[in-house]
Amino acid sequence: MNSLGELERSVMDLLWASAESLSAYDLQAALASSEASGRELAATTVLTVLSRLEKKNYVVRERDVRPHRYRAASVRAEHMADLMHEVLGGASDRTAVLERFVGQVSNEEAETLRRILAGR
Amino acid sequence: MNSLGELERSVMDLLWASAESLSAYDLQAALASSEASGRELAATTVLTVLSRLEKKNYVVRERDVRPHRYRAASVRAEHMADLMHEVLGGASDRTAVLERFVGQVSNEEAETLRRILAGR
DNA sequence: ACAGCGGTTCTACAGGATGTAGAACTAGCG
DNA sequence: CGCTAGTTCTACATCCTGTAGAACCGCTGT
Repeated sequence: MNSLGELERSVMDLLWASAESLSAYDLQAALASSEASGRELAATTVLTVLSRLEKKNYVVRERDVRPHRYRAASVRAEHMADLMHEVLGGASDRTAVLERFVGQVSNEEAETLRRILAGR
Repeated sequence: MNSLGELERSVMDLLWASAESLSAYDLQAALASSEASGRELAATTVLTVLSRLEKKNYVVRERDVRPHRYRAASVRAEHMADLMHEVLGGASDRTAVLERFVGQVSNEEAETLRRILAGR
C-alpha cells in the first residue's frame, strides 16, 4: 500500500521541498524544468495526479483559492519514518531486523542514533 | 521497486519461515492450509509466482533436483533491514528521518536499540 | 525405442494502479 | 448572463499481479 508511481513521486518531492503550497500550474512548470526531457505535461495530467494523491492522503488541497493549491499532508521525514515503521511492523522478529539495520549504518549515523536515543 | 503482491508475499513468508528449501508443491499445500479459504491454487500458479520471484532475485532455485526446490535469497530480517535502508537512502535529510523514526518507537524498543548500538 | 506421466515453461487473460490527456462541466468576472 | 480559466469526468494504454490452461520435456518401465 505504500509505493507511489514515478510521476506521483516527483510531485511529492516538489511539494515536500516547498514551504509554500503550490498550484497544479506551478507543479506543471517545475516538472517540465526538473525532468531533463523538458517536455511539459498537460495541465489535466497534473491535476489528475494531484487528485489521486489527495485521495491517498498524501496531499491536502486548498479549495478556497481559485487555482487550487496543494501541500504535502506530512513532512517528508515524517513520511519516511512512517514507511520504515511500516516495514518493521510487518516483521515478527523486530529485534533481529533492528540488529541488521543498525549493523549496516555508518559510524557517523550510529553516533547520530546514540545521540537521538540519549535525548530519549 | 520493493513491494510484492499478496500471493508473492505469502510465498516469501513461507520460504523465510522454512530452514529447508521447498518445492512448488510444498508451497501449494502450505498455502492451501494457511489461507483460511482452504482452496488450493493450481500448481502452475505457484510455479509462475516462483519464477517471478526468482527473476526479482527474491528466491534461488535448485534446478538439479526434479521437483525444483526454492529458498529465500536472503534472510527475512536482512531483507527488511535492506528495505528500511532503501527508504532512508531516498532521504536528503537522513538525520531528520532517524529522529522521527526513533521518536516513534516504544520504550522497550528504544532500549533494544541502545543495547544494539552499545555492542557494535 | 516409446508411451506415460510428473514437472516445467509458454501463453493468456482479468483486474487494478499509474501516466496521460481530451471532453465536459462550473464558478466568478465583466 | 456569457466567457474563460480552472476543475472534474471519462478514457485508454501500459505494467504488475493473480490465476491457470496448453504445450513441451525428460525419465522410467516395458
